Amino acid sequence: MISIKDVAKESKVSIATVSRVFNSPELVSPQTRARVYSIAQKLNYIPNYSAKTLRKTIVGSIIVLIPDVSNVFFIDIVHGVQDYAESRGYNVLMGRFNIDNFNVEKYFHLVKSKAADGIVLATGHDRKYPALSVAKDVNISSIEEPYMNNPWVYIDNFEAVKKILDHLLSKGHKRIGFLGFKSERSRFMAFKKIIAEKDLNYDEDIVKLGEELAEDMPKSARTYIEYVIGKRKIPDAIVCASDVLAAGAIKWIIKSGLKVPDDVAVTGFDGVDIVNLVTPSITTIEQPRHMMGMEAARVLINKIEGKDFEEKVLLPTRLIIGESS
Amino acid sequence: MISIKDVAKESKVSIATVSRVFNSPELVSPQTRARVYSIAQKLNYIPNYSAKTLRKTIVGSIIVLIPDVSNVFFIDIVHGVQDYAESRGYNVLMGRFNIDNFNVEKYFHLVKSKAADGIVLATGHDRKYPALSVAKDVNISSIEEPYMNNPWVYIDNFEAVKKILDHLLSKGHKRIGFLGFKSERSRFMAFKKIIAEKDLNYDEDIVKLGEELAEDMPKSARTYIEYVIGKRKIPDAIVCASDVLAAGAIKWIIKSGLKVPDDVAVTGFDGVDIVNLVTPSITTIEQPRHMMGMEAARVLINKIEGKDFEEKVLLPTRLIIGESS
DNA sequence: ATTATAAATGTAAATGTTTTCATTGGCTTT
DNA sequence: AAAGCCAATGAAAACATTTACATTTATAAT
Repeated sequence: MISIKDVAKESKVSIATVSRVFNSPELVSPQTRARVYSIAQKLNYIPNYSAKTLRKTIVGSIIVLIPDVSNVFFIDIVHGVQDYAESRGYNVLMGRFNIDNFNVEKYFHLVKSKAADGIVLATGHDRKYPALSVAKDVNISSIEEPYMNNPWVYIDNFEAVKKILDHLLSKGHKRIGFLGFKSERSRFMAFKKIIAEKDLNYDEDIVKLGEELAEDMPKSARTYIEYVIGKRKIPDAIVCASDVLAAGAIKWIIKSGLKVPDDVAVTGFDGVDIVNLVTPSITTIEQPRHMMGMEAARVLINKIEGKDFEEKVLLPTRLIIGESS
Repeated sequence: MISIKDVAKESKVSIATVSRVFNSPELVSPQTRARVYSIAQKLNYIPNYSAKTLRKTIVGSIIVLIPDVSNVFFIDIVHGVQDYAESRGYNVLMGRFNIDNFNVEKYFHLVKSKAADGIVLATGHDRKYPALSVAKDVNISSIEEPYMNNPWVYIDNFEAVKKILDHLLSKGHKRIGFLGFKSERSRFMAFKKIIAEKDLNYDEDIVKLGEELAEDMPKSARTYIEYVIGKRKIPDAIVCASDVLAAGAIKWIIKSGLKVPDDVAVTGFDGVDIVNLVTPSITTIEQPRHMMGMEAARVLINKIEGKDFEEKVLLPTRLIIGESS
């Protein structure tokens, strides 16, 4: 391993000067700068990361934590985090946590051991995660929900659901059902509230808020569809809390001989690729996932570097009208 | 920041003893061990990662690189890498590279600067990436294709395509088309070879190997379908090189009034979630993505730790028959 | 009781940087 | 020519560990 010492010796300067050549070149004369630089090049010198971070207070890397479900939604967020972090000179470590256990202590320890400077917690669910004592003194930002007084990035679920319902109402739909998981409760609450405000009648039978199993999405959709058809309580539109759920619903509606959107309209939520791969394509709310990641990284790094603290960042959503409504 | 010194002082032992309590507890007497341990606990002592890795030769983290397309395929690989790496005590950093540029130097530098011990290159494409001089002396393992004499993990594309074709032939299909991207050339070669072996006639018009744009999948599928229908050269089965492409093909076949699988059967490749979300569900080849990640991590870590070197690891695939054939 | 052996602990070097403070030498100002 | 200043560089401390080697203490063997 070739170190700063070797470069110093070969260049006939002190190690301090070599260090300066790389970190504050303006402090060293153009001649020595050039000489040291070319010798470093020649020797293939690469500064040791550990030694560097041992000396400095900021390490230069952050962790992004995503739920352990294989969902493109979170990749785009990770990409956003990476793109922004890199622009500020940070590396990104990606970690996963079990959505039920919230087994994140390990990552908090990494920050405490100064292997990283902070954490972006990409929850993407309206869930109150337990406050952990180990999270004290750890720089954190989160997506969708706040975590322990840390800055967060979110979208306005109420407004988004309102966009969907306004769209459906404008198409003349009257009996509107809802299909979602507990983890998407805020979208459900928005749905209920708006239905009440609009004086539409709310029918328990066509509203389902399932359990927490993301794996079960297609099956949940199937259960729901079979239930409402069995009870002959078919809604004329179904608001789904995610695109995957909407895709599942569409699949089972078609299987049972009904037509989408003629018999039943269906809407999704998220705006992932799948909306254009199924037939009919899905009307959905596009979430700015990449930007969510960027912004979460931004508020986190600002916090790490002691810059202007932002409590929360609201990002816009967009209604995309597909063939399913 | 509370360091090993503080624990040593409070415990009235030397820092060496404290270090031993954590790294080789058998070397210290049970009494001191217990005392030091509880004091460390009380003081909330967490060993500094940089100092630790500065002293040791192995850092304890690896990098997994995936192409910058938002594709669940790679997430599962990353998960596999993480699961295995964690079992061996390694952290996992995730990085992305542009599939055309192959802009990975940055990550190789991270390894050279000892911020990580090695790299899993999750290419997932049959592509020869350029040999980089900076990759010398960097521990690497790759998925799908070998990279510069490093160990790699792969599936048998020929055998997989053969499974698909045998299945289609057993269903009586005769005019079989192919739809894929250049990056899936080995599947295409397998297709051609098997078609020749089986004495089926090969029709240029129903075979398309598109350009390198992953984004364009649905559009490519559309172009293909419209072309063969326009030419009245409709195949009775289409082998697609990925599930996403298959989903796109199905969508456009249905749009043009034909039925899947009655008029045209369609098969995919990969076995991602989408195969069960579209109608009809897609017949596909399941790749053991999680295991691919695990194995790639295993051969890499073995190499890092100087254990038994394996040149390559072949993993099995499985034909999953859906409704599309 | 003496010696040998093993177990437990301590001392200090080594890891590769950054950075504070000190020194040198050239240049300007009087 | 003396004094002051600034630019360029160096010496050494500091960062927090691990570990080779040395020392002390306890235990067993003679």
